[in-house]
Amino acid sequence: MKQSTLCPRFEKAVSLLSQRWTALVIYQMLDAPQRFGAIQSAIGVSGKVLSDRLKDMEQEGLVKRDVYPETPVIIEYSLTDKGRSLEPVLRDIEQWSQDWIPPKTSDETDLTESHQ
Amino acid sequence: MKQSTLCPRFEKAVSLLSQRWTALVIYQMLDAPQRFGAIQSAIGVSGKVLSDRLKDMEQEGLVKRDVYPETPVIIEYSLTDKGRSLEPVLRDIEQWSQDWIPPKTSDETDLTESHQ
DNA sequence: TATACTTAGTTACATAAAGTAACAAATTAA
DNA sequence: TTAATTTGTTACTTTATGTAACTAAGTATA
Repeated sequence: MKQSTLCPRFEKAVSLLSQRWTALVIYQMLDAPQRFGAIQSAIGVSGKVLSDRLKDMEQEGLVKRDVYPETPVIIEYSLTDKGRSLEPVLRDIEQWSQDWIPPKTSDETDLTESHQ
Repeated sequence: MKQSTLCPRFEKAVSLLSQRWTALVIYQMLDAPQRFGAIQSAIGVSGKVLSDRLKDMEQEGLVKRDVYPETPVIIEYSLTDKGRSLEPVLRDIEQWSQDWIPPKTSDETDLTESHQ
């Protein structure tokens, strides 16, 4: 069990986007370049995994890492053109979530909110 | 480390799509309803994980499971409206992969193909 | 000078998810 | 009776992710 008949480029794209946190990191950087700590607290990812993910994404050419030797040093992550070109995908997902995901998931039993 | 400032509906959508195999299973069913074995061999997923995924996706209302008591029995999986509504997302990813993923990944050194 | 604080991570360890291979139940075919 | 097919399941291994403590470099504070 290892063959597929799918287009390898499509498979690759899907595997990038289905890495946990990758989509959220890109989404976060759509607004502006971000520092490590900002990304971490915005999306709630651990330092270890964020560190791994940023390295992967740099490797894949989605993200650029800039060092500003201010004092203290500032390290800023931003999207490359390739990374930014995923914006439509993220916006589609955002729109879909508004259209199809109910405001509260059914296992949160907060009766002060109406359910779909 | 567990808070995020993101919209929970968007987070939910991203978590669905970043489950490994989910996007490929949906993509596969865009063409037509499919049987278990067909999905398995089309995308190269193990029986165990496909079984888990289809249950998850049924639970999430993305996929419908129909039993046709022919002999032998036929079990067919198809997309619900909610599942099908992800088509634009998948098509965007497909398009993006054609625009931005090179034909061969750089670690496959097949020199009979030209590289980007 | 010693202590504490901040940023950008890393390390060691624990838990969860995914992969592999063998197996099972139901039915049909040889 | 034996084998084959379909739709899974079970037991076990490997990989990915999460948690918490720690580090290094620089700055500020007492």
